[in-house]
Amino acid sequence: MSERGHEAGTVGKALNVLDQIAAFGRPVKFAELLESSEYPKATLYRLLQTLVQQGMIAHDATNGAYTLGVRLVRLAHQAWQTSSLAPVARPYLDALSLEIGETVHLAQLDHAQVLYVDKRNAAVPVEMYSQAGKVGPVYCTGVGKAMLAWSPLEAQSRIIEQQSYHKFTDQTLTTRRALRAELDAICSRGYAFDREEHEPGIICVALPILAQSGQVLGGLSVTSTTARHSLDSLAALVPHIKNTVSRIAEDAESWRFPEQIRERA
Amino acid sequence: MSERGHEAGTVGKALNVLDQIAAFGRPVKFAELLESSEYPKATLYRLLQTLVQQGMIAHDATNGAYTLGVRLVRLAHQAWQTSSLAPVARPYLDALSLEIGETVHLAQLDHAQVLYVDKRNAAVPVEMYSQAGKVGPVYCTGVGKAMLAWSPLEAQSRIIEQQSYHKFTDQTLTTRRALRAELDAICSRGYAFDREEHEPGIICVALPILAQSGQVLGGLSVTSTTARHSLDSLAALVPHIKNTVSRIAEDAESWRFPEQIRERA
DNA sequence: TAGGAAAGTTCCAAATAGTGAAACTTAGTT
DNA sequence: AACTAAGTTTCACTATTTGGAACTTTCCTA
Repeated sequence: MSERGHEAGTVGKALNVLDQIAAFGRPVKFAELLESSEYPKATLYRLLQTLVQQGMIAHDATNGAYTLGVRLVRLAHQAWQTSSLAPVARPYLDALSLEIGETVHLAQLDHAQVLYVDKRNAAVPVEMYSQAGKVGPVYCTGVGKAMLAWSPLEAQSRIIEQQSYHKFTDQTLTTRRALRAELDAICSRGYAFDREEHEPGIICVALPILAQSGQVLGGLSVTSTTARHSLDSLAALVPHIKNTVSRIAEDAESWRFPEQIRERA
Repeated sequence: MSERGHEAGTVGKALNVLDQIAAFGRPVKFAELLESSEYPKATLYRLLQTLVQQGMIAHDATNGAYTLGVRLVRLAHQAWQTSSLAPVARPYLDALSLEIGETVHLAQLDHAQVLYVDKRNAAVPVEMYSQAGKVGPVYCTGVGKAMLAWSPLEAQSRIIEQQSYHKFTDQTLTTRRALRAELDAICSRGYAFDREEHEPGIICVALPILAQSGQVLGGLSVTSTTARHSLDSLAALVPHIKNTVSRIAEDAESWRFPEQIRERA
């Protein structure tokens, strides 16, 4: 059934096991993993041993449960700092959030999903699904649609195919056709809305973060509630957001290689 | 020089390469990695290929640079949620930070280092691991010393041996002997201070988070400046912190296995 | 508390995946 | 065009991984 990770290689298998443990979202015993694993007992056992030895997972001796290890948290901190827009965008997010006073999200595309890499809460916070490191759907979030709309056609088609089109709310777009039309509209408008498509009462306006070359680096959204804003009043913020977005893009490009590093042996 | 990761195994090697890329903290080219790598060209090349294929690192085609990938960020979010105290401690940190109005740190031991897993700033609350994920020294931080003081003797000795004892400030303890004496004092006092040992002007008071069994789960500290607090005025907060700490410990233990999961095939 | 079943661990010959020196291709100089 | 360095592929050799089965431990049940 599962089509992912069918490539051979010990490393791939070990990482699959990591994913599997992550998917449980709680400490798991060997037997539970074995049941949902495609690997035979001895193999799984050795993979787990290796991962424990490497510090990628921890094994609680008292109850025999495996959990993701701290080495992962450390690695990810570096990943977040190095390969995400977050560090570059941070001051701009701070400023935008302060001026607008609504929740601001910074996201990037991860395969066919939206990965939130940073967030600023509204002055009056609303409890909602999203945190840095979390993933969300592309087809019914503002940032997702904004990033998708400006993606190269090939990638766009692939991602459109891969969506699940679950109907979260009355407003959720649930067909590829509808999504394609929406993307066209977004392109000509220049920005994307989320019209309560993911959560009732939650709306947002989103813009892509584009490199000079046109490459999609990420997306930025301002989220609010129908109680506080209309789509029009969110649209009024677009010039402001556009300004932020282009400054982030500018910085991101120049920060790629901080200095030319040259050395000779 | 580097003593870590000398165990054989492809998985170990691949993870070493990951660490190596992480250590650069910026996009790295193949040649740079090769130079600082213990593996031959072809081997390193294949390891990188595997990691790229697995989504653990990304390879920018235009400049040939490798960066840590987004799969890592996703995995780490799960790690943070599952295996750290952060999710359990969150409401308590919020409350404590609000009442005390000073910076609060939640930390755990990662080998011989302090890993910060959550933080509340005095003024601006930060959502997630923009700050969490950082590491710090054990021998000159409040949380580090607090956790070390209540660690099993064997682990304690090992960690004491592994410290670097860099003299950050005039107050830094720079000998194992001095650290051992300090740990004794902390044990009998019941909590640890940081007397400007890491940064001038920065002081803190820290308590360990202990399970029923006595096992060290983590540490909690309240940090301030010499301008705003004396050690005595920080010590006055101890009862408050102690209360928070024991409630976190309680919750952490009962949250280990939320429910008994039973199923038969 | 003995008996039994399930969970977890170890073994080892066969199979496979990993290794790395060297050859090769491509990109960047002079 | 000729040269040089960076990056990629090849392939015979080798070490690691594999997984069925046997073993040990743990935990339940009667």
